[in-house]
Amino acid sequence: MTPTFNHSMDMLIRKLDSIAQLSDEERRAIASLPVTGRLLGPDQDIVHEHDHPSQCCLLLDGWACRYQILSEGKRQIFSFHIPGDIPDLQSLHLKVMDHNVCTLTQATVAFIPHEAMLELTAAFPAIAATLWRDTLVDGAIFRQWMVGMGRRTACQAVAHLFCEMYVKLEAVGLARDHAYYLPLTQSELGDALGLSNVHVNRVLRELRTNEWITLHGGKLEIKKWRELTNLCGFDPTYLHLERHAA
Amino acid sequence: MTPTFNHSMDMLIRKLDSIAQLSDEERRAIASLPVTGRLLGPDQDIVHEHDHPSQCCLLLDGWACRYQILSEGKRQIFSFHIPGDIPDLQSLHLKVMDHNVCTLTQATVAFIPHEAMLELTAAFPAIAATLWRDTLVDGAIFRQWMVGMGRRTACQAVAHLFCEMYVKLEAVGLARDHAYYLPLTQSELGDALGLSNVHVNRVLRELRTNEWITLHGGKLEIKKWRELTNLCGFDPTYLHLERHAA
DNA sequence: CGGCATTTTGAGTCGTCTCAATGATGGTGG
DNA sequence: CCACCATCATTGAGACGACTCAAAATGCCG
Repeated sequence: MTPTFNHSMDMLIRKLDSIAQLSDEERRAIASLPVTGRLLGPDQDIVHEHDHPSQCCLLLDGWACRYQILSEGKRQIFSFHIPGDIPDLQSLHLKVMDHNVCTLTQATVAFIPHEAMLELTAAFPAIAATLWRDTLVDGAIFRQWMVGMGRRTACQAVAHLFCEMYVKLEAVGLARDHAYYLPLTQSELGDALGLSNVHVNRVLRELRTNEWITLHGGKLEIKKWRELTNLCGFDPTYLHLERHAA
Repeated sequence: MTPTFNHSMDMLIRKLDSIAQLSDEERRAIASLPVTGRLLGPDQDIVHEHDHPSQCCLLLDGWACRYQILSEGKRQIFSFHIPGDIPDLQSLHLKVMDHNVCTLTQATVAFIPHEAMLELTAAFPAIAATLWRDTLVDGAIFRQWMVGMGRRTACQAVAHLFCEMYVKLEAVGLARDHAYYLPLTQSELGDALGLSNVHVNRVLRELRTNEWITLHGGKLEIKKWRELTNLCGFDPTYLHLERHAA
């Protein structure tokens, strides 16, 4: 509720702007949502499987992910989230969590009561449609990850993920010049792509020796965007971005 | 618009009933949607990638799937659909198709104009929420398929799919006693699970020799439900079904 | 009955995995 | 300030799961 956090709803507005058109009135309504902010350390669970959340969490700063642990102890990561995302928006209409949400880095999150979200969507059908749309894009991204795990080589899958994250970050103004900070360990990449950490390491070496990318100290640079997108068949249509003048 | 097709909106109502509670008024509103029915042969595309659809397609009879073809000619199937499903419901809010929808068997589909759907959702927020919810369950299923491809053995992945389809069919009254008609070729199963048709064949043999299942002439019987769900870690929570008395 | 799609089997290969050890890196406390 | 520890990245070796290619068997529909 502090000015800091209300100001930070800008991040959400910027995100929604990237996938749909908002009116000034709608922006104001979003900006005045009651939020509770919190600073979290890395690797902290925000929502657990089997929970019945009564609020959504808006990521303001840092990275988060959704995941599930299998009985054999294996982990599958379903998605990576960046500022502006609401990783558990689905909990607005699905009562039980079927997976976990956790931070990957230190992160600032704003919690928004479901009640407030429901009032907002009832009062502004266009916002409801935009949020619905956001969950649909979410699904589209899942489908592309399925392609990666099912039908792409390990190298293509990694490359595709790197392209996807760049486009997502660039859309909310958090990356440019085909470079960004990628705060993921090789194990996390592996758990997202269905690979072992060892194999991710070898794939990264390949991407580096071919000089498609550089990656050190968490900073990823895509040196040959066109070649890389070509290699992995990256087509950003599925992200359904709509460019609006900022 | 024929009585036949309006009567067939029962299928949609039954489906929505399986994931949420509807009032009588809402049921009537759904039943009076203007629809155009069509009988299609097997393996016919209903919607194409890059299309800008102006209607949704409700599956009344038969099976359908969503898929994408990669540049190298490989195919990834994203989902299987059964009567009551609206495979391209997302086109209501995402203008461009990022994948294809096609029939797997002979099928009856009803086309509903987006305009009518949007009027319905505007007039009945509860229906809007239910449809939104349906697309969220869709996403939850994608996530489980990701687990299958990323972190389950081939055998577990096949078993998990068989359990999932049983629960979905059972929920709309199209299967019982752990048996159903599965109109899929081994190649189609493979393209859905990220496996080769040859390997699917070997996995099926394993499932058969262990007497978990029988499968001949398209009829699948799960002989040991408990053992099979145990083998693949099947937990139907992610389908978010709500049992309502029929 | 023929013809075509599908299933089944075999054999050999390749991608990715696991286990294990070694190098870097970064943060912490004495 | 540095030694220490934990985490992460990197490399090697061997094993295994799944793939490809190819051929034979089966089933199905007209």
